[in-house]
Amino acid sequence: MLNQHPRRVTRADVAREAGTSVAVVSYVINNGPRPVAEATRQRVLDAIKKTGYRPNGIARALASGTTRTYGLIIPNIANPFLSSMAHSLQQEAFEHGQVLLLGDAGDNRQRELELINNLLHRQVDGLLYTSVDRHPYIELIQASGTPFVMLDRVDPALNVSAIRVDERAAAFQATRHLTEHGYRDIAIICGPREMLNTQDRISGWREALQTARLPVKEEWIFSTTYTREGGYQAACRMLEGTLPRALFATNELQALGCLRALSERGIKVPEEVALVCFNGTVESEFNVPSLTHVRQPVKAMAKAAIEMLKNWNGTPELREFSFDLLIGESCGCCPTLIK
Amino acid sequence: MLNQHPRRVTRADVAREAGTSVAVVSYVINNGPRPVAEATRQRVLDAIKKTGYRPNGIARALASGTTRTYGLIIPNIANPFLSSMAHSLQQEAFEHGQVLLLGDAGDNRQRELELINNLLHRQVDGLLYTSVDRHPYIELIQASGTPFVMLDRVDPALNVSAIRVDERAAAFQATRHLTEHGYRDIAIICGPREMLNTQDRISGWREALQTARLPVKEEWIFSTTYTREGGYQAACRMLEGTLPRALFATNELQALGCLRALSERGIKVPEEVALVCFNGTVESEFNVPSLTHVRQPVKAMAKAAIEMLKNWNGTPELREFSFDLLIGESCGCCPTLIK
DNA sequence: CTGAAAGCGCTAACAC
DNA sequence: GTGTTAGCGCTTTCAG
Repeated sequence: MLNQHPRRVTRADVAREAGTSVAVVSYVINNGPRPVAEATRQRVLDAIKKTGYRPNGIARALASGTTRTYGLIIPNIANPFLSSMAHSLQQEAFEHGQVLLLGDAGDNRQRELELINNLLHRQVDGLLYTSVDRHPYIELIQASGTPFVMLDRVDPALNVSAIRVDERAAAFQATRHLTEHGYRDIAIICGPREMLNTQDRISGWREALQTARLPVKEEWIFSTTYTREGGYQAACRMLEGTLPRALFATNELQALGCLRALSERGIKVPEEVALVCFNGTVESEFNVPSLTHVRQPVKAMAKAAIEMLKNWNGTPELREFSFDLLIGESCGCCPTLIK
Repeated sequence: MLNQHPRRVTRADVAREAGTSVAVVSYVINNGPRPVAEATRQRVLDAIKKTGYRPNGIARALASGTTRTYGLIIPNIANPFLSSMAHSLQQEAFEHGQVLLLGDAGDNRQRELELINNLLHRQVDGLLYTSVDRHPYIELIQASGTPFVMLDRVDPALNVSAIRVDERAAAFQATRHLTEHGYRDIAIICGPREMLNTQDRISGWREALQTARLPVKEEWIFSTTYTREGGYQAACRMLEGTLPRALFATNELQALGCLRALSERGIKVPEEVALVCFNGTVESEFNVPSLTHVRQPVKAMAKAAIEMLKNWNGTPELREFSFDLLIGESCGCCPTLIK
C-alpha cells in the first residue's frame, strides 16, 4: 500500500464530479459494454477533464485479465536485424493497442530464462521469442498457456507457432548466386554448429555447391559467433589457409567483420573475394561495397506475428515467408565503384 | 472478468495446500515484511512447487503500487546508438528487477505522445526519454508525478533530470581533431537545425574553427535528418559545390550515408576528404575505413540513468559524462589500409 | 509467528 | 440507461 504517487484521481472522483456511478464512467471510457446517454456521456467527459483523471492500466489489467502487453525475447537488441524487427513489431503491436516489453537476453541463456519467467509473471498477453540457442524454453511458455510465436526456426517436432523464412532455401539461393558467377571455391562463415539455423544455412550452402557439382570441403566451413568480432576472427582463420574465391556469411554482422579483416590484408571485395550474406538490413545497402544479401520481409513478418498472437487459439501455426536476394556490389554483379 | 487463462493457481490454493493463511504465503514469497518460521516456510515452498503456483505480477503491482517496469521512449530502436543504449538500459534495469517497456516512436512526434500517455497509464515506475524533436512532452510527464530522466539535451530552463555528455565540447573536440590535422575547409553534416543537440554540435564545430582561426562558412553547414539517407543526400548536395577537405558528421548514420555518396563518386576517405563523426558505435570501428568518432560511455550512462530513476526524489539532477574521441582511419591519422 | 481482513482501481454481471 | 456490487490476486496493517 505504498502508493508512491501522492493521491491519484480515481474513477470514483470522476463519478462524484459527474454525479453518476462508477460504472457509467467505465462505460464512457471503454465505449461499452453498455450504452450511455449522450448528456451523461458529456458530463462524464467534462468531469474527466476537470479532475485530470487517468485510468489506471494496472487495475484495468487485473480486472479484465488482459495487460495489452506483449513480451519480446531476443538475444540482443544491438543486432541490426533484431532491432529492425523489434521496431516493426512495436509499430505493428501499437496499432493494435499493445505495447512491447523488451527482453534482451544479452546473448545469455540464463538471462533468457529469467526474462521469460519475468515476463510470464507479468501476465503478458503473448510472447514473441527468438532464443539465443537451439534449446528454447518452449515447455515453460506452453505450460503457462500464454500465446506465443517463435521468430526463429525450431525443431519441427516441438509443434509451436512460428514465423520464418525457409533459411535452407535462402542459403541455397545466396550460394547459388555465387556459383552462377562461376566461382568454384566458396567458403561459408556460419554460426555455432549446434544451432538449427546454422545447420539450415550450411545445408543450403552445401546443396548449392552440390547442385553446381562443386566439391564441398569441410575445411571451408568457418563456424563462429553471430557477431562482427566472430566474422572478423573467422576471416582471420580463413586467411591462414588458401583463400576461397567467394564467401557466404550467414549474417550481416559476420559479413561486416569479415570485410574488415579482408581489407586489413588488402584483399579486395568482390575482385579477389566475392561475398554474399544472410539477413542483411539497410546497413548492407549503404556499406561500401554494398552487400549482396538475403533480406527477410521484416515488416510483413512482424505484422503476421502480431496477428498470430492476437488471433491465438492454441493450435500451432507455421507461417513461412518468401525472401529476397538483394544484389549489391559485394558479389561482383554490379559495376565496381571507382576506387 | 474474461480471464483468458483457464484457471490460474492462486495464492489461496497454495495456502490451502500448505495449511496456512494467504498472508504467510506472501511473506514467504517476498521474504517479508514479517518473518516466517522455517517449518512453515518449507511447507509453503513445497505447496508452491506442488501446485505450480506463479505469482501474478499485475495483482502485485496493483496492491503494491509499483510495477517494476520502466518505460523507454526513443525515436527509433533501429538507430544503432539507441539500440546499444536500449541494450545497456535493459541489462542494467534487469539487475534491479525492473523490465523495460519499449516505446519506439518511429520518428513520429504524434506517436511519441501516444506512447508517453500509454506508458504513463501503465503506471511505469519511471520513464527514460529521448524525444524525436526539440519539444519534448515534459509537462505531461511531470504532471503525472512519474520519475523520469531525459537521455538527451533539453532546454536548461525546463529543470528536469537528464544524463548527457557535453555535446558542444564533444563536437568541438572532434572538429579540433580535424583542424589539428591541418585541414582548413571543414564542413558539417548536421541534423534538423531546430533541434538543440544539432545546435550544440554546430556550436562546437563553429568554435573549433574559430579557435583555429579558420573561416566559418554558412554554406558548409548541411542540415538533414539523422539517418543514413540524410547523410547520403547531404553529401550529394555538398558534391555539387566545392568539396571541403574534411567533414564532421553529427551522427554515425549520417557518416555512413555520406561515405556511401563519396565512394560512389570515387572520392577517397581520408585521402581526399577526412571524416569524423558523433555518437559512433562498434559499427564505426568495423567499418572500412574505420571512423574516427566521438563515443559516449553508454554503459555508464545507462547505469546512472537507472540509478536516478531508482533513487528519484523529485529534485532534478543533471549528470554529465565525459566522452572519448576514438581514432579510426577516416580522419587520416592512422596508416591507411592498403587498397 | 500467524491469521483475518481491508484495500489497490477497475470491469462487468446483475438489478432496477 | 444507470446504479450496485462482487470479484481480479495480491500486499500489508492490525489482532491475536
